[in-house]
Amino acid sequence: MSKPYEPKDIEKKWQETWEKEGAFCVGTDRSKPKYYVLLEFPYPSGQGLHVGHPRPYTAMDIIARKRRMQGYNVLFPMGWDAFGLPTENYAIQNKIHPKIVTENNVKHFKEQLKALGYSFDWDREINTTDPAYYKWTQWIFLKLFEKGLAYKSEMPINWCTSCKVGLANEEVVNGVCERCGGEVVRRVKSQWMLKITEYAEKLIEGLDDVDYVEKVKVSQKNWIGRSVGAEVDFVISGKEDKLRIFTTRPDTLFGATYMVISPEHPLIDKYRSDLKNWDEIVAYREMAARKSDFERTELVKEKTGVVLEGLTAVNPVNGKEIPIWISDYVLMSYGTGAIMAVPAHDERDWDFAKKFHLPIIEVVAGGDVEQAAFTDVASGKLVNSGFLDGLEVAEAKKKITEWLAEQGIGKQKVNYKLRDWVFSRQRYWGEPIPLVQCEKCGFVPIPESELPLMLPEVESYMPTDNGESPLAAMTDWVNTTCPCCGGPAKRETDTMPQWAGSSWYFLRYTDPNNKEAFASKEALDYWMPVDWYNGGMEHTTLHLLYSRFWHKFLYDLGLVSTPEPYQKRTSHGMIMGENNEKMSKSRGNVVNPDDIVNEFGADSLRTYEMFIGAFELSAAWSNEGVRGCRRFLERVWKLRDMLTEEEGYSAALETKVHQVIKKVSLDFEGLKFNTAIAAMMGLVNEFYRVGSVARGEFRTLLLLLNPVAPHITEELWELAGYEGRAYMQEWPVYEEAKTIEEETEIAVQLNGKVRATIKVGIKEEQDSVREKVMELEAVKKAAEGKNIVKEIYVKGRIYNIVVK
RNA sequence: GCCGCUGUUGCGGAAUUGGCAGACGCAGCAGACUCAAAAUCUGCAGGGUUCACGCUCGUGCCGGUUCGAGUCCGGCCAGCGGCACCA
Repeated sequence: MSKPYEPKDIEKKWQETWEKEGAFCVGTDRSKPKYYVLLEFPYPSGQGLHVGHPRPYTAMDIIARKRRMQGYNVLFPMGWDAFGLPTENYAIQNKIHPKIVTENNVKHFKEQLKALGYSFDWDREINTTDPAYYKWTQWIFLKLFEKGLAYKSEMPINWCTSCKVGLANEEVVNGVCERCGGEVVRRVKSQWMLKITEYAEKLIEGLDDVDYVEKVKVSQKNWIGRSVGAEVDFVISGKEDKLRIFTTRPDTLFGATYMVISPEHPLIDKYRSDLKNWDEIVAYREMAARKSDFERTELVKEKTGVVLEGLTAVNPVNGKEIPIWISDYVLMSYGTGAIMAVPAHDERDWDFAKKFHLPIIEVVAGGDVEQAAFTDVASGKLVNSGFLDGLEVAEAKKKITEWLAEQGIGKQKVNYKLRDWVFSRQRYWGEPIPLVQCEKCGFVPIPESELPLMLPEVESYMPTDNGESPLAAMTDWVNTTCPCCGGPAKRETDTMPQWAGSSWYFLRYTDPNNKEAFASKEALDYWMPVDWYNGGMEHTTLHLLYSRFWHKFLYDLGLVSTPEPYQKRTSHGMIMGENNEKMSKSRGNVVNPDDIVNEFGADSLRTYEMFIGAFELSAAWSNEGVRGCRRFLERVWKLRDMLTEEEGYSAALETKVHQVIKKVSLDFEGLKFNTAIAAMMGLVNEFYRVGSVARGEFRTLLLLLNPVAPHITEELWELAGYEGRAYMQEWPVYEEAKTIEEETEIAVQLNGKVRATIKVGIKEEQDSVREKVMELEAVKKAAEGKNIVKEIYVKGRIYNIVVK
C-alpha cells in the first residue's frame, strides 16, 4: 500500500523545488511564441486574502501552466497596487508610516499566494508605491501635461465628506462614496483633470478589434454614451448672442415650443439687466446649487423651473417667438447646457410642459401627445413641419440637418456622456504630481532628471476639512524654485488617484527593472499586447477604461507598439458566503484561504474553486464542497496502487481517455473548469470500475490535472517514476478519430417520446438501423393499426417514428 | 424607467447549441469491511402511480413554431448587477 496523501508536506516540498529551479521564470528563448497572461494585481489590504481572490488567480494559473506545456514562452507576473486610502487610514489610526503598513501587508499577501502554488514569475514583482515604479507614473503624467491632456480646472467636484477627498464620477455610486458609503456633495475646487473625453471615439472604435466578453464592451460603450445629433443656434430676440443647443432629434424642430437652460448657464448673468424676475431666478439657482448629487437623484421626477421674463428665443424654422426657462433637469456639463424643448416627443419636456401649461405641438404622427410623449422613432411620419411633412424620422433628421447647415445655423454633432477624469486627490498616500506653480510661469513640470519626485516624510497624514492635502502643511517641501525662471514657486500638493499606478502596470511587467524607460521598446514589441486579461466587472468603467486611455495615448506618442493593451478580456463571478450573501466582515461569513489550505491543502482549494460553478457567475462557498474535491484527489492518489505496466492506453479505455483530453483541453480555453474537472472525475471513476490503470493513462491524467492541482500531480509524477517534471511536459494531444465510439446507444422515439434504446454502429445507415428499430416490441405495438407518417434518424442520437 | 445577467433535483450545478433532462459533486439511503464508529469501497436515488414490465407529470408562468423545445419565437413573473433628468 502506498503512503497516505499528506498535502502539507507535498505542497511545501514542491513550492520550494519550483523556486529553487526557477521553474516559472520567463524564458529567454524569444524564438518561442509568447503568451502574456495577466490578472488584476491586488490591493494589499490589512485583512489579507479571502477565498474570492484565488478564483481568478487559479483560473489564470491554469491557463499559464497549460500554455507553458503547449510550448509558449509565458509571462505570468504579479505585483501590488499599493497606494490608497485604507492603508493611509490604517496608518493614521495606528501611527505607523503607510510605507511600513504596505510592506507588512505585501509580505503577508505574498506568503498566502505562495502557499497556493501559483506559477508567477516573482522576479518581475512590481509595487506601485516603489519610487522606481512611480517615477514612470509621474513621467507619463508629464507627457499628458505636455500634450495638453492634463489641465487644472476650477469646477464642481464630488467631495466625500467622510474621506475628505475629491472623487471621480466613476467612484460615486448611488450618490455616495464607493469606498466608505459617506455622503458626497458638490464642492467647487481647483482640480487636475485628464482629458479622457478626447479619446472617447477611439475608446469605442478600439472595442471592435479586441476579444472582450460582450457585456464588458456594452458597459464601456454605454458609459462613454455616444449620441449623434445636431447643434442648432437659436436667435435671442433683440440680442447679438445666439443660444446654442444640442439635440438628437433635430427632426422635431417644428415642435419646439420653449427652451430650457441650465441654472448655471452663463447667459443668465450676462443678461441680468433684462430679467424682470431676477430675485426669483436667483432663488431658484441657489436652491439648485445647494442640492448634493444624492438629493438630485433622490428627488427625481417632479420638475421644477422658472421662466426668464424679458428674454425670448426664436424658433429658426418658423420664426415663432418662444419662452426660455431655467431648470435643473438640464445639466451644464452635457451638450451646451441648453435644450430646445419638444414636449410632444420627449418625456421630460412633456412632464415639464404639463406642469407649467406650455403648448404641446405634435410633429410626428402616431401617438396621442395629449396623453404622453410619443418617442418611437421607428414608426410615424412628420406632420405640422413644413418641408418635412410626410417624411420618416430618419429622413427628416437628414434633411433638417442639411437645411441647418445651408442656413449656417446648425450642424451635425456627436456628444458623449463620458466626462473628463478628476485626477487630484487631497491625500498623502499617492503619487505626488510632479509640477510646480510659479507666479510668473504658471504650472511648470519638474525636469525629468528630478524624477521621481519622492513623497516627503511627514508627521501627520490626517486629511483636512479645508480640502487641502496633508502635503500642503509641509512648507519646506512645498516652497521651491521654478525650474523655468528660477523664481519662487510652490509644489502641487494634491496626489494622484489610486487608478494612476494601475493604468500602465502591464507595460512595466515586460521590463520591470528598466531605469532608462518605463519599458524597452524591444520588450514591449515582444510581449505586448496582453494576450489574456481576466478581472472583475467592477473595473469595467474604471481601471479598464482608464488603462485603455493611457495606452492609446502612449500609442499615439509612438511609445508602445499596439493600439490596444489587452487582446482578450474575461471576467469572473464573485465567491459568496455559505449563506449566499456577499462575504464581509460585518456579515461574519468570510472564509480565509489559510484555514482551507491547513485543513484540506492548496490543491483541494484550487480544485474546489474551479469546480464550484460557472466561472463568470457568482457562487456560494461550501466547506463540504472542498471536502468532495479533497476526496477526488485522494482517489487520484490511490490510483498508483492500481497501475499496470502498459505504457500506452488500454483497449478498454482508449476512447474515453481521448475524449477526456479533448474535453479538458477545450473546456480550459472556455473557462469551463467545472466541467473539465467533472470529466476528470469521470475518468477516475472509470479506472476504479475497471480496477486498473495503465501507466500511460495515469501519465495523461496527471498532465491534464497538473494545471489545476500542481503539487499532488508533481509528487505522483515523481513517485510513479516518469521522467523529468510534470510541469515541463508537453500538453497531451488527442486524436479526433479516437474520441468517437464504434458503437453507441440511441433513443427510439414514437411521436417524440422515448420508448426504447438500442445499440447501433456509429456510422450505421438509416436502412440498417430501421430494421433493428422495427423489430422492437414497443414499436410494433405502437404501429399496429396506425400509419407511419414520417421517420427521422439523427446519427448517433435518436430514431423518431411519427405515427397517426 | 433603460441596459445586462439569472431562474433546471434537497443543495452546488451539467446538457455536444434543437435530439435519451438531471453528467460531476455535496448531502441522503442500503450493502461490504469493522467488536463498533470514522475512513474507504460497491450499489440506489426527480415527483406521482404500479408487486412489477411500465405508464404519467416534470427545466419560473402562459401561449406559439417543430417529428422533437431547458435550448428558438411572442407575452408575462421573480431575483441579482449596472446606469439613471445625458436632451
